[in-house]
Amino acid sequence: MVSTPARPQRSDARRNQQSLLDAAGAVFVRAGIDAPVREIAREAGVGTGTIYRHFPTRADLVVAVFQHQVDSLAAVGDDVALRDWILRFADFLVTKHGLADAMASDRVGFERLHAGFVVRLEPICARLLGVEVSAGRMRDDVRPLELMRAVGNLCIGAEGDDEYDARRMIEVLLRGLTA
Amino acid sequence: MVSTPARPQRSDARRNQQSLLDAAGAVFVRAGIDAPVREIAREAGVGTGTIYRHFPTRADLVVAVFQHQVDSLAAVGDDVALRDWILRFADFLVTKHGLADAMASDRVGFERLHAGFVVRLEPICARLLGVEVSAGRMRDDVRPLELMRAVGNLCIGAEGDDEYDARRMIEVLLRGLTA
DNA sequence: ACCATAAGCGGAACGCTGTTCCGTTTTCAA
DNA sequence: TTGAAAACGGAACAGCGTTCCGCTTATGGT
Repeated sequence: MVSTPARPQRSDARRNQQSLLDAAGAVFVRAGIDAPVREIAREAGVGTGTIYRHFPTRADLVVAVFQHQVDSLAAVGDDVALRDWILRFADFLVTKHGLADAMASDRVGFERLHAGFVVRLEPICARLLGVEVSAGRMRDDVRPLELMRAVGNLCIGAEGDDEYDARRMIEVLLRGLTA
Repeated sequence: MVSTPARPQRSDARRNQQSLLDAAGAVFVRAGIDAPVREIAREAGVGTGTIYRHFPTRADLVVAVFQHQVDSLAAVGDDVALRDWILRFADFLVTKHGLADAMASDRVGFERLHAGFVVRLEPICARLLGVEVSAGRMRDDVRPLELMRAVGNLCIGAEGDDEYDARRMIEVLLRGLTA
C-alpha cells in the first residue's frame, strides 16, 4: 500500500529525523516520557515544527524511539516461556520512566501507543500463551490482549514507589492464570 | 489538629461550596472526571477563582465529590467478604467515568487522590484481607495497599473498551492470591 | 555552475489546561 | 448603618501539544 515516493527524502530531513530520535531517547531517560516536546526539539537542535514534519503526533515519536526495543522484546519471545517474557515486558514498561503511565494518561495518545506496541507484541504473547494452554498449565479463558493490558496497567506508577512492586503483582496475576 | 476558626464560614461561601460539589458531580457524569475546571465553575454559576478558594487543587474537589461514596464503600466492608468488597471497589472506580484513569494521569494529582481514597479505604481492605489470611484461604505476603493499587490499576481504561474486562482480570488476580 | 522548484525548517501563534492574583462585591457584627 | 474582613469573578499567567506560514536549503535539469 506504500507507493514509492517520486523523490527520496531530502538529506537534511533524514539527518533531522535521526537527531530527533536520538534527542528524544536521551530526554526520555533524563526527564521521563512526559518531557515537553520543546525540550526534545531543543536537545535535537531543531524547531518544534520539525518534530511534526516527521511524526504526526508526540505519541508517534515515542513509538518510534522505542521501536527497536519492542522488536527485541518480540524476538525474545522465541527463546523464553510466557512467564519470563511477561516479566521482561514489565521491565521494559517500568524502566522507561513512565511509559506505562504515558499510555494511560490520555485517550488519544493511548491509541497511538497501543497501535505501536501492543499490536506488535500481541502475536508473540498469543503464541506463548497458547503453549501454556496446550500444555495444560494455564486456563484458556484469557485472551493475550487482555493479559498484556492487565500487565501494562499493573506497571503504572511502579517506578520510584517503594510501596508498590509491580513485578510481584504481575506474578500474582500469572499465578491466578494457572490451570 | 484542625483549630476551630474564629468565625464560621460566610453564608455565600457555604452555598457556593455546595453548588460546586453538585455541579462537579453532574459534570463528571456528563463529561468525565477530566472535565475542565471552567466547565465546573460555569455549571455552578461561579468564577474559576471560587473553586480554588474552597479546594486547594482540582484533585481535592474530585476527592470531595466522591467522599460520600467512599464512605459508603468503607461501610460496606462490615457486611461482605474481601472478594465482594474488592469487586465493589472496582465498580466504583470503573463507573465513575475514568476515576482510575485520573488517578494515574499525573504524579501530583495522584498524591491527592491517593490520600483521599486509598488511605481512607486501606484499613477496611486490611481487615478483610486479614480475615482471609487467618482463615488460611489467602497468602500472607501481600499488603493491603499493594492489593488496592493493583486493583485500581487494573481498572484503568476499562470503561468503554470491550476488548478489556477489568473485573475479569481482578478475579484472576484474586485467584492468584489464594493460599 | 546555475537556477527554478519544491521540500523542509524555525519559531511565533493558537487553543487548551490548571492555577494565581487582585480589584470589586458581599456578608456580618458592632 | 457602617467598616472591615471574607469571598467573589474573571482576567492574567505559565505550560502543554499542535498548527501555520514566511524563509531557507537541497536537488535535479539545464
